[in-house]
This record gives sequence, C-alpha cells and structure tokens, in this order.
Amino acid sequence: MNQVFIDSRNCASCPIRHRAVCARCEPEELERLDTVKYYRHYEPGQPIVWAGDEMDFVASVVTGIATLSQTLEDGRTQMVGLLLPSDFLGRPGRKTAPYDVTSNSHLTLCCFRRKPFEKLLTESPSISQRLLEMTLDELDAAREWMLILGRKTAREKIASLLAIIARREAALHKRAPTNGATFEVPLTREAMADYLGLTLETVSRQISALKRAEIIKLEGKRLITVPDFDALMDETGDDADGGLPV
Amino acid sequence: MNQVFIDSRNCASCPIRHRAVCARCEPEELERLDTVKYYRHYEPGQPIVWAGDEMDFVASVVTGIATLSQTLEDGRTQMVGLLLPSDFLGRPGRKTAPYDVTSNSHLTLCCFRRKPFEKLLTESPSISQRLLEMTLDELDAAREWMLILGRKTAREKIASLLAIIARREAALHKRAPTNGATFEVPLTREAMADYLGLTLETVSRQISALKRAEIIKLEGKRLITVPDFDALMDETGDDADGGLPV
DNA sequence: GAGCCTCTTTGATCCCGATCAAATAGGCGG
DNA sequence: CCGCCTATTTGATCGGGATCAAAGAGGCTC
Repeated sequence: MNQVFIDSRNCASCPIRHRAVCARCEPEELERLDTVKYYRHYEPGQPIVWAGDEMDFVASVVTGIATLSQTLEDGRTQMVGLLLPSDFLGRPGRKTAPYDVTSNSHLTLCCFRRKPFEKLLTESPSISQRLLEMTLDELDAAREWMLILGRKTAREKIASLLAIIARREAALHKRAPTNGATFEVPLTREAMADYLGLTLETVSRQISALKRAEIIKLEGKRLITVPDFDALMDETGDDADGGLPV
Repeated sequence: MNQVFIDSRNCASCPIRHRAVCARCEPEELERLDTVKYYRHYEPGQPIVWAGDEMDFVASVVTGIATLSQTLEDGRTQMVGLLLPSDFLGRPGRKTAPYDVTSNSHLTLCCFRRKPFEKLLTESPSISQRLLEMTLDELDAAREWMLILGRKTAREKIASLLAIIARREAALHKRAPTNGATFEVPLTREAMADYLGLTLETVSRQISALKRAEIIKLEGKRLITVPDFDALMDETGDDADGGLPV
C-alpha cells in the first residue's frame, strides 16, 4: 500500500515535482501557486466528480490512480482517461466536468482553485507551456488508445495495456522496461475491461491465455512479471517502426 | 467541389481566420506569422507525410479534409484524427510525424516553418493560448471518439459519425443543427470504416438500415438529409445529459 | 456512347468476443 | 477458524460484425 507522507507546504519534496504541471515553475511562481492550493484524499472507488457537476478546482495527481469515464444511456461505460501520478485533472476555462472522475486507489490530489489558477495561467508561461506539452502528450496517448479500441483483438489489447503500464512504471524510475521486471497492475479486471472496450470475462480469459503462453507470469491477481519484453511487444500487433518513441 | 480562391497575402480575408491557431493574433503578430508561412495544395488521396518522416512545418487546414491514421503490422488501419478547416496539423517541439497524414479532398494548408513558429509560440501568448485551447478541444473529441470505438454498436457508430459531421457543418455556419438540413459526408465508405473501427461492408449495411428506417435520406452516395435531428441523436446511444456542450 | 475503372451495395457464412451461468479464491471482521 | 463478500476464473452458448464473394452504379477516358 506504500503510503507516502507528503509535506504539503514544501513543493521541493513533492514526488511529482519534476513531471507535473508545475515542473518548470520558479520558486516565486510556486509561492503564488501555494496560495491557491490544497490537498485532498480519496478512498478506492470513491467518486471525485460526476459528469455535469460543477468543478471549482483543477488538480495534479500526487499519488494513486484516478480514471475518467463516460457512460451511454443503457449503462455501458468506457474509460477515456487514466490519471497516474503527475497527470493533470480538469480543464482551465471550463466549469462543468464532461466525464465521471473516480478514484481507483488511495489517491492524493494537489488541487488548485480554478479561478486563480486560470489567472496564473495567463501570466505564467512556464505553467501554460508545460500544460500545453502535457495536453499534447495526452492527445498522443488518446490516439494510441483509439488504435487499440478500434482495431486490436482482445489478446492484442491486453498485451498493449500491460506494455503501457510497464512502460509508464519504468518511466517513473527513469529507465527503459527491462526483462524480468515485476510490476503491479493498478486496475481491477473490470477497470481493465472498461479501458479496453471488452468484458471482464474476456479480460480474464486473455490474461490466462498469455500466462499459458508464458508471455507473462502472475503472482496473485495483480503482480505481473514479463520475462521477455520483446515477446510481449510481439503480442501487441504494433508495427515495429513508426511508433511513438515515448 | 466549391473551389475557394485564397489571397495568401491577406489574412483578413482568410476563411478560417476566426477559428484557427491565429484567431487571437494582433495585426502585428499576423505580420510576423506571415514571414514564415506559405500555402500548399494537395490532391484527394495524396499523402502529406508518412509516420516517421521528418516534418519541417506545422499548418492550419484552410480548405478541405485531411486524416491522421495509424497502421498495425499486418495492415489494419485506424483513423485517429480528422482535420477539417481551421484544425491544426503538427506538434511544436517534435520533429518526426507519429502518424500517416493523408489528404482526403482538394486540400489547402497554411504552413508555418516549424522552427520560427516554435519561437513565436514562446513569445506570443495569443498563439500559445489558442493552441492550448484547440488541443484541449481535440482531446475532448478524441475521448468522445474512444467511447464510440470501445462501446458502441455498428448502427450507433454510424449515427454518431453523421451527428458529428452535421454538428461541425452547422458550427461552420455558426448555428445549431436543424431538421431537414442536407450535408455532404466528406468521406468514402472505407474512410468511414477506418474512422469507426468497422469494415466498409458493415458501414454500407448500416447506412442502408438507417435509410430504411427513414432516420436519414440519401441523394447519391455522399449527400445526406436528416429529417429529424433528435431521431438521429436517439440512434447514437448517448446519454441525453452529461454530454459535451460542444 | 462503349468500356473500364473505383466505389458501393447486397448476399452467405464464419468466428471472436458477449452473454449467461456457476465455480473458485482471497480478504476481512467476528 | 468460519462465514460472507467481492474479485476472478472457467464453462457453454449466442450473435453481431468480419470475411468471402459477386453484383450494381457512377464517373472517366477514349
């Protein structure tokens, strides 16, 4: 459960300091941000906002995982965003949330009151430029996700998701994915299904199939070991060249 | 084919002036942009860049339609972006294109040399703020698209695509979609299939089905009339509330 | 206007993933 | 340690969209 204790007064010790929206702020800008910021904690499964709700803050994910999802008339749901530590939540200039936002773990948000944050955005290039960069990255991720949703088979979808998680896990420790590395899948089977546009039964079956094929190893439900990362990549269906360098 | 003649020297007469990345520029900024810009024309079906190619420009779509698409190892392709007039092509700060970009019509781009454009971006808040806003809009569109790809039936996908096109068509003329309005689908059946993660046969069958149900009327292959817009919306599967206000 | 493209429609069949159903495995409070 | 609750796995069957196949329908060149 690796609980992290955070000193909300001290940005220098913040675990996402070098990747979040404030990554390029000068000490003086951090001080201004400090006056409009506050921390919030959420339990696993707890709703953060519902689609249509007014949202009076934007935020950075400090620790834990949150998801954005949309629902059709009859209840079918699709996850449309996966927010990991350092990711940004909310849209400056918009009052109401267009998606349901849910905490998927013990979650800590560093919230900024929306109005003053918007004002800061117009005055601080280091924030607005970082936000643009992060938004462009998210757009790239969304497009990779569209390829997964639109054209990949169930097996390829699972392999792709595991590869994405392994990559981000590795990026957090600033290195490339290594063979034999073990990581935790931070999602239930149902959340994986909502991510991939599958049912949870199909997710379970395909994970079992990849285990049988010895592409992955399982310890418990959540811990996954990838003995040969290239073998996993072969299962994603992706073209070896032309892809995102990530 | 409504050919439009554009005076590339005169931004004031530009048809996308009020929506493009330059929408909030002052005359002085337009002059600076003018020194790094040039027009390019493409034929229907002509490639603009291939994934992995170096791209020495970014651009605004002035007239016509371009698509971004990704391809898997075995040739399956998924469209991941649909660029209509005023949309922005390319990413400041990135040299190589991550997607195949193709012209889907007679297309005119207003290109900016990448390096000087990036410099302008750091100096002109009216450009960088507009670009942030446009990127956030594209991210919203990508997420709506993810819901379509992941959870909708073939019939709902077609209805959603037609609704999106009708909405954008109406937005171009600054009004809401009206009953009985006729518009042109600017895509072949194959391009629609690549957009929606379907085969072209399924696209054709579902269009025929919507025609049979009198949700739409067809004139030729491309001209579509929607007698009752609400009836079309009912076919999209979307929840009536909580949606994007567009 | 004949012939040849390409785009589109329609038909027949197949298969992957959804659906329905039930068993298994942990985790946790008492 | 037991029972309950939730998450997951596994099995049987069904159906929507893919695939394979062939027939229209424009639009173009010659």
